[in-house]
Amino acid sequence: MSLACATCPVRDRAACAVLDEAERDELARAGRTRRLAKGETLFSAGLSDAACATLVSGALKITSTDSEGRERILSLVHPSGFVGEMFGPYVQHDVVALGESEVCVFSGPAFELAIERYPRLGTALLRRAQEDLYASRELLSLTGNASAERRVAGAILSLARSASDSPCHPARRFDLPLSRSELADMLGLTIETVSRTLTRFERAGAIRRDGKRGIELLDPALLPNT
Amino acid sequence: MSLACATCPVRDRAACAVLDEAERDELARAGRTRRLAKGETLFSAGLSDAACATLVSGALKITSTDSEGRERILSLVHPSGFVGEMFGPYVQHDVVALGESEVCVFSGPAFELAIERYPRLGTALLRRAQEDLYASRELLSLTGNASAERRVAGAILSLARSASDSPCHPARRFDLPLSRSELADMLGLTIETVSRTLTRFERAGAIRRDGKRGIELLDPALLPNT
DNA sequence: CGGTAATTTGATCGGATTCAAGTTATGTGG
DNA sequence: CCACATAACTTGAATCCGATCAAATTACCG
Repeated sequence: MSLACATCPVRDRAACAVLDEAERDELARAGRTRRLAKGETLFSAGLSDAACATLVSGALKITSTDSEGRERILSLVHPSGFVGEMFGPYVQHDVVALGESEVCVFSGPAFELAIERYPRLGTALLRRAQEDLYASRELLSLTGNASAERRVAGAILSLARSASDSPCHPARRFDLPLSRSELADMLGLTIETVSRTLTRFERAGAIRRDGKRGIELLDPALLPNT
Repeated sequence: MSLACATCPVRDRAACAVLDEAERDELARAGRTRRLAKGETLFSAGLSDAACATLVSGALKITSTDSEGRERILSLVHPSGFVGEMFGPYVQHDVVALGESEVCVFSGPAFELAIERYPRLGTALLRRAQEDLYASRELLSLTGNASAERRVAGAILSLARSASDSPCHPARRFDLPLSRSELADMLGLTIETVSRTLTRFERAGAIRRDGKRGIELLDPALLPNT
């Protein structure tokens, strides 16, 4: 199936936005769209055929599994985000859909070729890689030595920002893309601690829970500052 | 001072290794070497003039400071490593020398120009950025939910690998580039816990401490597996 | 050789985990 | 559409690991 770039909702935010129309169409011929169900795996650690993808809609998690089988969430991917370990012999991390998602997939070699042909694309990817690095480091400082309350508060605010259309202001009401278990895996906590912390935030009047996934930010100032 | 690439010890491992001699000399004219004393700052968070550098010798740490003034080490940089936040309005993290170090510094705009002129350089940097991302995520999984013993063991093994000439096998005897306090800041632990953990490893016969910084790996198998 | 900073060691405390029920969603087949 | 089954989440009590507070010891530098 060829890509429908013309109607792509992330057309002017994704990496391919740096290309002009002709270049983009050329690249589009090398890619294909794929729809992922909740929990479906896009890339598996250990595979040797490199591939990469742009997230069109939905959300992804990048995870690793430690020796005891505990999953660790290393990063979340939001629409227009790019995933793919193009260099290196094999894939190191799993990439899994958090909810129903749509991605635009390319084979590693095909994309490398595109980078060679369109250096701007390489630069855009470099910029993105640096941003991913900052995000990873932000999560690192969040989970490093902060209390459970700070970690959960940080995650809520970060997710509220991602859920918002405007990049700066957090959404007042949004749905967590993650289950409690996934939140815990991301923050280095247990399910129970996450749950108790949310309860405390709600009792303090900082948030209101709405069903399992819904969060309303009543008074973000009551959350412990990151 | 112009660069002495001809005698540079990381000449064929650093990012500039992808350039041919003429290109490298051209790039060299835009850079300058700088010697850093232990504890000296290369880049400060908050500055708005982007710059970047290749580490020639010594070691650097990339740190952030949280609201309470606690320092968090986000990454270590070893010789041939590249540091620099070229995109984005200002620098987000501090870069500080762990010991006496030598770097090869470029202004942000000058290096961006070089990337434009030599696309291979951009690709090399992209590859490096991805590796940095993996390193950051590795630290993330190490500090996420692992016990103090696993964290310290992981750090020792990682540092032993960095200290070794051969990339795969760890050095049997090496000096920690970090103080106890810095180790603690990197692992999300306290000085006391790091110290106690090292004592336990030594009593178990896994390592031998030699002075403040020296570590000899007697039996790595006795260390908890990452 | 003394002085200072870094590290180690000890005792106590607290927050997060663990184990164990309970409760609320979610979805399925009757 | 409802009853039921199952999974997800919440709540409670006990435990434990690492933090904190405090002091002793060691390494290092002039």
